[in-house]
Amino acid sequence: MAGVLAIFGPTASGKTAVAEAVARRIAAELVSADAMQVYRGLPILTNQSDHPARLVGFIGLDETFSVAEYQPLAHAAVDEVLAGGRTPIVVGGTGLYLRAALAELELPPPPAPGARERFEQLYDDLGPEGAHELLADRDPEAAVAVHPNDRRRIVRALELVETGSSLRPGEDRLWSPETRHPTLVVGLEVPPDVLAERIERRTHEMFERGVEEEVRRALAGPISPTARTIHGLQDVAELPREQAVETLVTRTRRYAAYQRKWMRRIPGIALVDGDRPADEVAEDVVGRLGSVAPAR
RNA sequence: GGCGAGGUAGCUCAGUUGGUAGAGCACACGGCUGAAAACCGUGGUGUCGCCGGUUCGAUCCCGGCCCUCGCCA
Repeated sequence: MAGVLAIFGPTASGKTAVAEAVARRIAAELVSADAMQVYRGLPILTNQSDHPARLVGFIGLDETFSVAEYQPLAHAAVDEVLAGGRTPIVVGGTGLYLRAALAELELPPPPAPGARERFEQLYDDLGPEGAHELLADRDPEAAVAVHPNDRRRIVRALELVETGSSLRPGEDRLWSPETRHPTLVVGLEVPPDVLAERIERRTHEMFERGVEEEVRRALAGPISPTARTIHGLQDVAELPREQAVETLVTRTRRYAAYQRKWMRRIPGIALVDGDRPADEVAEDVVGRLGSVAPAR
């Protein structure tokens, strides 16, 4: 079939291992859907695999990045793999990026130069309620969808009004089952306690593999606001080792819970038992691949 | 053994001049459309160390005991 395989799951659920095992069975290439693995310079901290995958480690830590930039790159990568007669395996834990890779999200335009700063200032001057009222006046639909305290989205919504767009476009493709190609989306389910144990082990391994040195080198240069949110970047640099491990484990466990939420909501996702050897899961997935109907 | 400080939510701690208690973090649930490992919303989950006394009523006051930390022996 000329389709796409997508593998989603919480961090440490074994997504990458399964994807690699599938790639050993069929002609395939991996395309990453991970907002942090796009960065070069922190392979240990961001859990990058040695296995080649597209859209991994290709931008500097000083650069900002976003879904809007990711989407066309992901589409191009998927289409290229398909054109080469192979199956693209879109694998990653960033739900928004996964949907962007598979579907045609209508991502609104960027803010006009200076607009962000201007509206952030306005938000701070008017206060949450005042800013929300202003938005309600200019774009009632958007105002209904955004809470006054959500500074980031109020500001964004006000920017969009000014460019003649809206935070609430008519079509909701994020949560629709629509995809650009016939796609099998697989979600790896792993019991929380098993996941917690793996996260703990993996975090300790990061330190054995030298994250501290990696982070030190990374922080020697400029870090963009988006790269700055990589889990553990500050912790590893500032905290004593034992405490850094502890907070990083907690953060990662929290993130896994958040991804579990996403997993339940991704349209058309087929949940499979991920608490098995990667090869076994891969067999399962390859079996399902044969019988994919165009997802529409 | 003596002196001092302390035992309140999973953790760190606040508090009640006596009317059964609340912050941060954690946790749970929900939202999200150029930042998504981000951002926002909702929820208190508790033998207030144990036993007894005083009191209409004790987590708070009194007595005893247990435990932790520090200092002195």
